[in-house]
Amino acid sequence: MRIATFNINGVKARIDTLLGWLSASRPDVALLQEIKSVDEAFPRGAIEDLGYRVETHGQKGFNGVAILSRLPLTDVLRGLPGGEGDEHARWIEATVTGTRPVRVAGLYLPNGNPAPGPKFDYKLSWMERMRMRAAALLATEDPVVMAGDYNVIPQAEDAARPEAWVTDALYRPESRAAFRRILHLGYTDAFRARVPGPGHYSFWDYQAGAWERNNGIRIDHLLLSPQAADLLADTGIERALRGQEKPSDHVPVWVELDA
DNA sequence: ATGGTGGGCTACCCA
Repeated sequence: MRIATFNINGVKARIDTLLGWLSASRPDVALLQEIKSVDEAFPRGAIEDLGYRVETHGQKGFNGVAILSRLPLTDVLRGLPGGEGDEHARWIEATVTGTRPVRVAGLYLPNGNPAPGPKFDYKLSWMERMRMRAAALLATEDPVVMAGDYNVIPQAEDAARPEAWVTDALYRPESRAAFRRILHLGYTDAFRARVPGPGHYSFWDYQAGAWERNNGIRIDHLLLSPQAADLLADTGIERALRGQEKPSDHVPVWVELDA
């Protein structure tokens, strides 16, 4: 079972890119972020025509997440638990069954800039809520994959120019510590577990020629529970998509599980 | 140090 995460930065603006990627790459499961669409306006028909089941958790104008799956999809949960009054559409879960069931969560973690400030406070409180949910998922002892745009640069080697990010909410010590607190529950950063060293990025800003200069950061992650990590067969970043026509500022990151 | 780009949407917000 191959599971990919892709922040598409607007499903309507990116529909040709999305359909082209799904057709060429054929992930079994695709977790999308920043669909920037309400559920009723999501272009599900064209995606279903490619053989995918579609579950969305959208809102008007920004945020929004979705799960696309060629495999049976059950027990969908929309919204990160524990957020009284939080209307942001940033979390969706479902169980995907290949040769065995895998609990999959797609997430769009708050950006948090400017920091400090209320947006940074929201990011950190959202991460604490995520930690609680991550602990509850671990307790099931099922294979769990939590994948998406984490808006966290875990280590200096995950940025081409780490010195440019020191005051940014994506790299501040509080954000990285909160990310580590989730990892330390028992999750594995799938890409980093298999590919050591610098130079591996999933996001390049549209501005200032970031792509042409390879001024990237690695902020799209797939975290695996121990039961999922035991099934990990391969991982990769589809960086070539960033150089294609009308790209998202993110590219897909994927894992192959023996499941 | 500043400004640079892009999506959603109609006055600016978000990244």
